Amino acid sequence: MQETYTISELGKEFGISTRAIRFYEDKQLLCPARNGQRRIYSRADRTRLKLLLRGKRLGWPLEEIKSVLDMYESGDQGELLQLEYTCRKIEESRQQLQQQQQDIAAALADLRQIQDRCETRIDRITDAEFKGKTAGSCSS
Amino acid sequence: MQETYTISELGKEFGISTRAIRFYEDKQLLCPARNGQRRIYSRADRTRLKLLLRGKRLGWPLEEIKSVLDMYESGDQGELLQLEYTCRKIEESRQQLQQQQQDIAAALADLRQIQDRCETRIDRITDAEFKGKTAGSCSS
DNA sequence: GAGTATATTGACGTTTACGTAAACGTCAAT
DNA sequence: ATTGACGTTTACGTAAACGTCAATATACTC
Repeated sequence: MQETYTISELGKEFGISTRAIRFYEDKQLLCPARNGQRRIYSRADRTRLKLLLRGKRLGWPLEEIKSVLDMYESGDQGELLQLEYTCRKIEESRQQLQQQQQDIAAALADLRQIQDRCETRIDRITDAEFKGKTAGSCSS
Repeated sequence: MQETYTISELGKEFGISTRAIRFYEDKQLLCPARNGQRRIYSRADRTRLKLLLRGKRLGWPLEEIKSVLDMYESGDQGELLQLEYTCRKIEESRQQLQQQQQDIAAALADLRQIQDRCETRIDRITDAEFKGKTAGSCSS
Protein backbone atom coordinates (compact mmCIF):
# COMPACT_ATOMS: atom_id res chain seq x y z
CA MET A 1 0.00 0.00 0.00
CA GLN A 2 1.51 3.27 -1.13
CA GLU A 3 1.48 6.48 0.84
CA THR A 4 0.81 8.77 -2.11
CA TYR A 5 -0.46 8.52 -5.66
CA THR A 6 -0.18 10.42 -8.90
CA ILE A 7 -3.25 11.41 -10.85
CA SER A 8 -2.68 8.84 -13.55
CA GLU A 9 -2.21 6.07 -11.00
CA LEU A 10 -5.60 6.81 -9.54
CA GLY A 11 -7.10 7.10 -12.99
CA LYS A 12 -5.83 3.70 -13.94
CA GLU A 13 -6.80 2.06 -10.67
CA PHE A 14 -10.40 3.23 -10.88
CA GLY A 15 -10.79 3.23 -14.63
CA ILE A 16 -11.47 6.92 -15.03
CA SER A 17 -9.72 9.71 -16.91
CA THR A 18 -7.38 12.22 -15.35
CA ARG A 19 -9.62 14.87 -16.80
CA ALA A 20 -12.46 13.54 -14.67
CA ILE A 21 -10.32 13.63 -11.53
CA ARG A 22 -9.31 17.23 -12.17
CA PHE A 23 -12.93 18.03 -12.82
CA TYR A 24 -13.88 16.66 -9.42
CA GLU A 25 -11.25 18.86 -7.85
CA ASP A 26 -12.62 21.85 -9.69
CA LYS A 27 -15.99 21.05 -8.16
CA GLN A 28 -14.42 20.82 -4.69
CA LEU A 29 -14.90 17.10 -4.25
CA LEU A 30 -11.16 16.62 -3.92
CA CYS A 31 -8.28 18.83 -2.92
CA PRO A 32 -4.97 17.01 -3.14
CA ALA A 33 -1.64 18.40 -1.96
CA ARG A 34 0.79 19.83 -4.47
CA ASN A 35 4.43 19.51 -5.24
CA GLY A 36 4.90 22.69 -7.19
CA GLN A 37 2.28 22.33 -9.91
CA ARG A 38 1.76 18.62 -9.61
CA ARG A 39 -1.00 16.99 -7.64
CA ILE A 40 -0.14 14.47 -4.94
CA TYR A 41 -2.93 12.31 -3.63
CA SER A 42 -2.83 10.93 -0.09
CA ARG A 43 -4.56 7.74 1.01
CA ALA A 44 -7.35 9.88 2.41
CA ASP A 45 -7.74 11.47 -1.02
CA ARG A 46 -7.88 8.03 -2.55
CA THR A 47 -10.59 6.98 -0.13
CA ARG A 48 -12.55 10.11 -0.90
CA LEU A 49 -12.35 9.34 -4.59
CA LYS A 50 -13.43 5.77 -3.93
CA LEU A 51 -16.49 6.95 -2.03
CA LEU A 52 -17.18 9.47 -4.77
CA LEU A 53 -17.30 6.71 -7.36
CA ARG A 54 -19.59 4.67 -5.19
CA GLY A 55 -21.95 7.62 -5.14
CA LYS A 56 -21.75 7.76 -8.90
CA ARG A 57 -22.68 4.10 -9.22
CA LEU A 58 -25.70 4.93 -7.09
CA GLY A 59 -26.66 7.56 -9.63
CA TRP A 60 -26.18 10.55 -7.38
CA PRO A 61 -25.33 13.94 -8.85
CA LEU A 62 -21.89 15.26 -7.95
CA GLU A 63 -23.27 18.01 -5.76
CA GLU A 64 -25.06 15.53 -3.57
CA ILE A 65 -22.02 13.30 -3.44
CA LYS A 66 -20.07 16.31 -2.28
CA SER A 67 -22.49 17.03 0.53
CA VAL A 68 -22.31 13.43 1.70
CA LEU A 69 -18.52 13.40 1.51
CA ASP A 70 -18.45 16.56 3.57
CA MET A 71 -20.42 14.77 6.27
CA TYR A 72 -17.49 12.42 6.75
CA GLU A 73 -15.36 15.37 7.71
CA SER A 74 -17.91 17.25 9.77
CA GLY A 75 -19.40 14.25 11.58
CA ASP A 76 -17.92 14.94 14.98
CA GLN A 77 -16.99 18.57 14.96
CA GLY A 78 -18.61 21.91 14.40
CA GLU A 79 -21.36 23.53 16.40
CA LEU A 80 -24.91 22.50 17.13
CA LEU A 81 -26.62 23.98 14.08
CA GLN A 82 -24.03 22.45 11.78
CA LEU A 83 -24.45 19.06 13.40
CA GLU A 84 -28.23 19.17 13.24
CA TYR A 85 -28.05 20.14 9.60
CA THR A 86 -25.73 17.23 8.94
CA CYS A 87 -28.14 14.92 10.73
CA ARG A 88 -31.00 16.02 8.51
CA LYS A 89 -28.92 15.47 5.40
CA ILE A 90 -28.06 12.00 6.63
CA GLU A 91 -31.73 11.20 7.08
CA GLU A 92 -32.46 12.37 3.56
CA SER A 93 -29.73 10.22 2.12
CA ARG A 94 -30.90 7.24 4.12
CA GLN A 95 -34.41 7.56 2.82
CA GLN A 96 -33.17 7.83 -0.73
CA LEU A 97 -31.05 4.75 -0.22
CA GLN A 98 -33.97 2.80 1.16
CA GLN A 99 -36.10 3.84 -1.79
CA GLN A 100 -33.35 2.58 -4.05
CA GLN A 101 -33.19 -0.69 -2.15
CA GLN A 102 -36.88 -1.25 -2.79
CA ASP A 103 -36.49 -0.30 -6.44
CA ILE A 104 -33.67 -2.78 -6.82
CA ALA A 105 -35.60 -5.56 -5.16
CA ALA A 106 -38.55 -4.94 -7.48
CA ALA A 107 -36.33 -4.69 -10.55
CA LEU A 108 -34.56 -7.93 -9.70
CA ALA A 109 -37.86 -9.72 -9.28
CA ASP A 110 -39.02 -8.42 -12.65
CA LEU A 111 -35.81 -9.49 -14.33
CA ARG A 112 -36.14 -12.97 -12.91
CA GLN A 113 -39.58 -13.23 -14.47
CA ILE A 114 -38.40 -12.09 -17.85
CA GLN A 115 -35.40 -14.36 -17.65
CA ASP A 116 -37.68 -17.30 -16.93
CA ARG A 117 -39.98 -16.58 -19.84
CA CYS A 118 -36.95 -16.06 -22.03
CA GLU A 119 -35.32 -19.33 -21.07
CA THR A 120 -38.37 -21.52 -21.39
CA ARG A 121 -38.91 -20.00 -24.81
CA ILE A 122 -35.32 -20.76 -25.79
CA ASP A 123 -35.69 -24.31 -24.52
CA ARG A 124 -38.77 -24.82 -26.63
CA ILE A 125 -37.01 -23.59 -29.73
CA THR A 126 -33.87 -25.66 -29.23
CA ASP A 127 -36.01 -28.71 -28.36
CA ALA A 128 -37.89 -28.33 -31.61
CA GLU A 129 -34.59 -28.02 -33.45
CA PHE A 130 -33.30 -31.19 -31.83
CA LYS A 131 -36.43 -33.11 -32.77
CA GLY A 132 -36.19 -31.84 -36.31
CA LYS A 133 -32.59 -33.03 -36.64
CA THR A 134 -33.11 -36.51 -35.29
CA ALA A 135 -36.35 -36.86 -37.21
CA GLY A 136 -34.42 -36.30 -40.40
CA SER A 137 -36.24 -33.45 -42.11
CA CYS A 138 -33.01 -31.48 -42.49
CA SER A 139 -33.15 -28.45 -44.73
CA SER A 140 -30.04 -27.32 -46.66
CA MET B 1 -58.83 2.44 -11.92
CA GLN B 2 -59.22 4.23 -15.25
CA GLU B 3 -58.78 2.65 -18.63
CA THR B 4 -56.95 5.58 -20.23
CA TYR B 5 -55.07 8.69 -19.12
CA THR B 6 -54.21 12.10 -20.50
CA ILE B 7 -50.68 13.38 -20.49
CA SER B 8 -51.31 15.84 -17.69
CA GLU B 9 -52.95 13.19 -15.52
CA LEU B 10 -49.85 11.07 -15.72
CA GLY B 11 -47.67 14.10 -15.16
CA LYS B 12 -49.53 14.95 -11.98
CA GLU B 13 -49.66 11.39 -10.70
CA PHE B 14 -45.91 10.87 -11.02
CA GLY B 15 -44.79 14.42 -10.35
CA ILE B 16 -43.13 15.02 -13.68
CA SER B 17 -43.71 17.55 -16.46
CA THR B 18 -45.65 16.86 -19.62
CA ARG B 19 -42.54 17.98 -21.43
CA ALA B 20 -40.63 15.11 -19.88
CA ILE B 21 -43.28 12.61 -20.93
CA ARG B 22 -43.22 13.84 -24.52
CA PHE B 23 -39.45 13.69 -24.41
CA TYR B 24 -39.58 10.04 -23.38
CA GLU B 25 -41.84 9.40 -26.34
CA ASP B 26 -39.39 11.16 -28.62
CA LYS B 27 -36.71 8.79 -27.35
CA GLN B 28 -38.97 5.80 -28.02
CA LEU B 29 -39.55 4.86 -24.41
CA LEU B 30 -43.28 5.38 -24.82
CA CYS B 31 -45.63 5.33 -27.75
CA PRO B 32 -49.18 6.11 -26.70
CA ALA B 33 -52.23 5.86 -28.95
CA ARG B 34 -53.65 9.00 -30.50
CA ASN B 35 -57.02 10.58 -30.89
CA GLY B 36 -56.21 12.90 -33.77
CA GLN B 37 -53.25 14.81 -32.38
CA ARG B 38 -53.84 14.05 -28.76
CA ARG B 39 -52.04 11.37 -26.86
CA ILE B 40 -54.03 8.70 -25.06
CA TYR B 41 -52.20 6.55 -22.55
CA SER B 42 -53.36 3.02 -21.78
CA ARG B 43 -52.75 1.24 -18.48
CA ALA B 44 -49.85 -0.57 -20.15
CA ASP B 45 -48.37 2.83 -21.06
CA ARG B 46 -48.80 3.94 -17.47
CA THR B 47 -46.98 0.85 -16.24
CA ARG B 48 -44.19 1.46 -18.72
CA LEU B 49 -43.82 4.99 -17.42
CA LYS B 50 -43.80 3.74 -13.86
CA LEU B 51 -40.99 1.30 -14.64
CA LEU B 52 -39.16 4.04 -16.49
CA LEU B 53 -39.22 6.25 -13.40
CA ARG B 54 -37.97 3.40 -11.26
CA GLY B 55 -35.02 3.10 -13.61
CA LYS B 56 -34.41 6.80 -13.21
CA ARG B 57 -34.37 6.52 -9.42
CA LEU B 58 -31.72 3.84 -9.89
CA GLY B 59 -29.65 6.37 -11.80
CA TRP B 60 -29.83 4.63 -15.16
CA PRO B 61 -29.52 6.62 -18.39
CA LEU B 62 -32.65 6.65 -20.54
CA GLU B 63 -31.10 4.50 -23.22
CA GLU B 64 -30.43 1.72 -20.79
CA ILE B 65 -33.90 2.04 -19.32
CA LYS B 66 -35.23 1.67 -22.84
CA SER B 67 -33.33 -1.51 -23.43
CA VAL B 68 -34.65 -2.98 -20.20
CA LEU B 69 -38.21 -1.91 -20.97
CA ASP B 70 -37.89 -3.55 -24.35
CA MET B 71 -37.05 -6.82 -22.62
CA TYR B 72 -40.50 -6.82 -21.07
CA GLU B 73 -41.99 -6.91 -24.53
CA SER B 74 -39.55 -9.33 -26.12
CA GLY B 75 -39.30 -11.76 -23.20
CA ASP B 76 -41.30 -14.56 -24.75
CA GLN B 77 -41.25 -13.89 -28.45
CA GLY B 78 -38.78 -13.35 -31.23
CA GLU B 79 -36.25 -15.80 -32.53
CA LEU B 80 -33.32 -17.50 -30.93
CA LEU B 81 -30.67 -14.85 -31.50
CA GLN B 82 -32.98 -12.15 -30.20
CA LEU B 83 -33.78 -14.18 -27.09
CA GLU B 84 -30.15 -14.95 -26.36
CA TYR B 85 -29.29 -11.29 -26.76
CA THR B 86 -32.06 -10.39 -24.33
CA CYS B 87 -30.74 -12.96 -21.89
CA ARG B 88 -27.30 -11.41 -21.97
CA LYS B 89 -28.73 -7.95 -21.40
CA ILE B 90 -30.68 -9.28 -18.43
CA GLU B 91 -27.49 -10.70 -16.94
CA GLU B 92 -25.77 -7.36 -17.34
CA SER B 93 -28.58 -5.52 -15.64
CA ARG B 94 -28.63 -8.05 -12.83
CA GLN B 95 -24.95 -7.61 -12.18
CA GLN B 96 -25.31 -3.87 -12.16
CA LEU B 97 -28.20 -4.15 -9.73
CA GLN B 98 -26.21 -6.40 -7.44
CA GLN B 99 -23.31 -3.98 -7.51
CA GLN B 100 -25.74 -1.24 -6.54
CA GLN B 101 -27.09 -3.38 -3.72
CA GLN B 102 -23.62 -3.73 -2.30
CA ASP B 103 -22.95 -0.04 -2.72
CA ILE B 104 -26.14 0.78 -0.87
CA ALA B 105 -25.35 -1.58 1.96
CA ALA B 106 -21.91 -0.01 2.35
CA ALA B 107 -23.26 3.50 2.12
CA LEU B 108 -25.93 2.78 4.73
CA ALA B 109 -23.32 1.39 7.10
CA ASP B 110 -21.18 4.46 6.61
CA LEU B 111 -24.10 6.76 7.23
CA ARG B 112 -24.96 4.97 10.45
CA GLN B 113 -21.42 5.58 11.69
CA ILE B 114 -21.52 9.25 10.87
CA GLN B 115 -24.96 9.55 12.40
CA ASP B 116 -23.67 8.00 15.60
CA ARG B 117 -20.72 10.32 15.85
CA CYS B 118 -22.98 13.21 15.07
CA GLU B 119 -25.54 12.33 17.71
CA THR B 120 -23.13 11.66 20.54
CA ARG B 121 -21.51 14.98 19.75
CA ILE B 122 -24.90 16.71 19.88
CA ASP B 123 -25.70 15.03 23.15
CA ARG B 124 -22.47 16.27 24.67
CA ILE B 125 -23.18 19.83 23.60
CA THR B 126 -26.76 19.87 24.84
CA ASP B 127 -25.70 18.18 28.09
CA ALA B 128 -23.16 20.92 28.69
CA GLU B 129 -25.83 23.49 27.98
CA PHE B 130 -28.17 21.90 30.49
CA LYS B 131 -25.49 21.86 33.20
CA GLY B 132 -24.77 25.48 32.53
CA LYS B 133 -28.42 26.44 32.95
CA THR B 134 -29.06 24.59 36.20
CA ALA B 135 -25.78 25.77 37.65
CA GLY B 136 -27.00 29.33 37.27
CA SER B 137 -24.37 30.98 35.04
CA CYS B 138 -27.04 32.13 32.59
CA SER B 139 -25.91 34.59 29.99
CA SER B 140 -28.35 37.09 28.47
C1' DG C 1 20.92 18.67 -24.18
C1' DA C 2 17.49 16.47 -27.11
C1' DG C 3 13.94 13.40 -26.78
C1' DT C 4 10.26 11.11 -24.38
C1' DA C 5 6.89 10.73 -20.78
C1' DT C 6 3.98 12.87 -17.70
C1' DA C 7 2.03 16.99 -15.81
C1' DT C 8 -0.38 21.43 -15.90
C1' DT C 9 -3.98 25.08 -17.19
C1' DG C 10 -7.24 27.00 -20.28
C1' DA C 11 -10.69 26.83 -23.97
C1' DC C 12 -14.05 24.86 -26.56
C1' DG C 13 -17.01 20.78 -27.89
C1' DT C 14 -20.41 17.08 -26.72
C1' DT C 15 -24.05 14.31 -24.79
C1' DT C 16 -28.00 13.73 -21.79
C1' DA C 17 -32.25 15.22 -20.07
C1' DC C 18 -35.02 18.01 -20.00
C1' DG C 19 -36.95 23.65 -19.39
C1' DT C 20 -38.95 27.43 -21.69
C1' DA C 21 -41.12 30.12 -25.01
C1' DA C 22 -43.68 30.77 -29.42
C1' DA C 23 -47.38 29.93 -32.25
C1' DC C 24 -51.23 27.37 -33.07
C1' DG C 25 -55.52 23.84 -32.54
C1' DT C 26 -59.81 22.28 -29.86
C1' DC C 27 -63.42 22.13 -26.93
C1' DA C 28 -66.61 23.68 -23.17
C1' DA C 29 -68.54 27.42 -20.87
C1' DT C 30 -69.97 32.07 -20.53
C1' DA D 1 -67.63 35.01 -30.10
C1' DT D 2 -64.38 35.02 -26.87
C1' DT D 3 -62.17 33.41 -22.84
C1' DG D 4 -59.71 29.75 -20.57
C1' DA D 5 -57.98 25.19 -19.94
C1' DC D 6 -55.68 21.80 -22.12
C1' DG D 7 -53.22 20.03 -25.96
C1' DT D 8 -49.90 20.10 -30.06
C1' DT D 9 -45.24 20.89 -32.67
C1' DT D 10 -40.96 23.40 -33.40
C1' DA D 11 -37.11 25.56 -31.83
C1' DC D 12 -33.80 27.30 -28.88
C1' DG D 13 -31.66 27.33 -24.10
C1' DT D 14 -29.28 25.13 -20.25
C1' DA D 15 -26.94 22.50 -16.53
C1' DA D 16 -24.13 18.52 -15.52
C1' DA D 17 -20.27 15.81 -16.49
C1' DC D 18 -17.02 15.21 -18.68
C1' DG D 19 -13.89 14.66 -23.69
C1' DT D 20 -10.66 16.79 -26.62
C1' DC D 21 -7.46 19.59 -28.15
C1' DA D 22 -3.46 23.14 -27.64
C1' DA D 23 0.19 25.32 -25.47
C1' DT D 24 3.23 24.98 -21.81
C1' DA D 25 6.01 23.14 -17.85
C1' DT D 26 8.72 19.58 -15.36
C1' DA D 27 11.37 15.23 -14.92
C1' DC D 28 13.98 11.35 -16.50
C1' DT D 29 17.14 9.29 -19.57
C1' DC D 30 20.29 8.32 -23.10
